Amino acid sequence: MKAKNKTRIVIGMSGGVDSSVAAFLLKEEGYDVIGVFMKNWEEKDDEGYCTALEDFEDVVEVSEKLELPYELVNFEKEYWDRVFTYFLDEYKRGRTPNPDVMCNKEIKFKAFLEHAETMGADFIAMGHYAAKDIKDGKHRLLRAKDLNKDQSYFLCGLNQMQISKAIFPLAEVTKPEVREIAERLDLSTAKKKDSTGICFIGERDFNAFLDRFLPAQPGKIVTSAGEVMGDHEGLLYYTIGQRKGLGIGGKGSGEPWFVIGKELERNELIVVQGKNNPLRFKSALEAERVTWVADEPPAESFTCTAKFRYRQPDQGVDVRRIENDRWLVTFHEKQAGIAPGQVVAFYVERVCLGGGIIDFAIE
RNA sequence: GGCCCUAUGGUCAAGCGGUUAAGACACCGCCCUUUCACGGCGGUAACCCGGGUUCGAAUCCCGGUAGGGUCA
Repeated sequence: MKAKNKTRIVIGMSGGVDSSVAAFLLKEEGYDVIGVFMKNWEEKDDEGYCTALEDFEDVVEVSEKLELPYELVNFEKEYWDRVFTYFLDEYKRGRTPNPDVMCNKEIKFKAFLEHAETMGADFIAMGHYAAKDIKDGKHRLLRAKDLNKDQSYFLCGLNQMQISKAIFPLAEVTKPEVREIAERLDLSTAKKKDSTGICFIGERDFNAFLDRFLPAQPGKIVTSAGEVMGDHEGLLYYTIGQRKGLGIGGKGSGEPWFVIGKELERNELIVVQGKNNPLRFKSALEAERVTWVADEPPAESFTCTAKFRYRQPDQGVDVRRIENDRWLVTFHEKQAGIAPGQVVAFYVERVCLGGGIIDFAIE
């Protein structure tokens, strides 16, 4: 039963500290809170444990301690159809997708949101480190106060409707504070290690994981000058900017080697030597499927900052629309490691404006 | 075939009678991290073989083996 005058918030609980504490904070504020655990991936991890079940057990424990009703929903099909299929398709094209950005867009803030609404939710919440506010009638996505943990990058694909339905309980709380609160409450998740790896899938031997879904085509590793340096196991196992795993050592100047490109037709991995090798650095990129949190761009052309990967410092850029949702992003300083398929997120100070998918880098 | 070089960890490469036998790259581990990466820290790992010389040899000498160069 929903109390008439109480705002109902359905919170996605992963079984980690962050969402545990987020749920607590909402409860403290007097909301009508319901915890929902999403099971979106049916599989055991590399060691053979079904981590999803273990996580759910933590959700049960925490929910009971906080006296919250809880339930489990299953979006395996939605996850597979809307996230994992995209993920595999991108890899097939030789690109490096970011499944978690898609997951937020399609699962957490769509399938889950819709489900929550059938439960009578006024808002949904999650343990994301992000924030929001409303300015001039528009909902804005902001970086979390804890800039070290800020996850707004992963949310840059959300729109007005989605943000308007979201609440970020950890907006002004730092990670150390979250740990403290969890310990004070003696939550079972208090000392649980932060989860990494693809959301809902977890940490894996990534190449072995991909190998289960996509065929690998071994080929040559070649320098930008065409010199054969070695063999690769399959282009999809590598990403632009990568250094480790090439197995090339001791050659040339003795400096490390980096991936700067893929020659799909010839199945060649292009590498270059030296951290400061000019061939690593690009001056612009073209992004596709760009969306704006405000549902519309700030202008047809403007200056802001951007990130090309999670946790990389903001870079000054000039952004200009090419057509529809395709934008040209010109870097104030040349950038290395621009990988097609990865997400570019735009910011103005604390505000995350939106983002898109890197289609290609420009010399 | 003659002559001349070279021979150290996975690779490149210091060393030039007494060293815990550098370093780099690779590899492995840890940290970082809701993507893939980058990055930080640490670790494993070597004197081609056989004789000498010497108190003592990766270092000097001889032979062998292997690779490279060169000469009719």
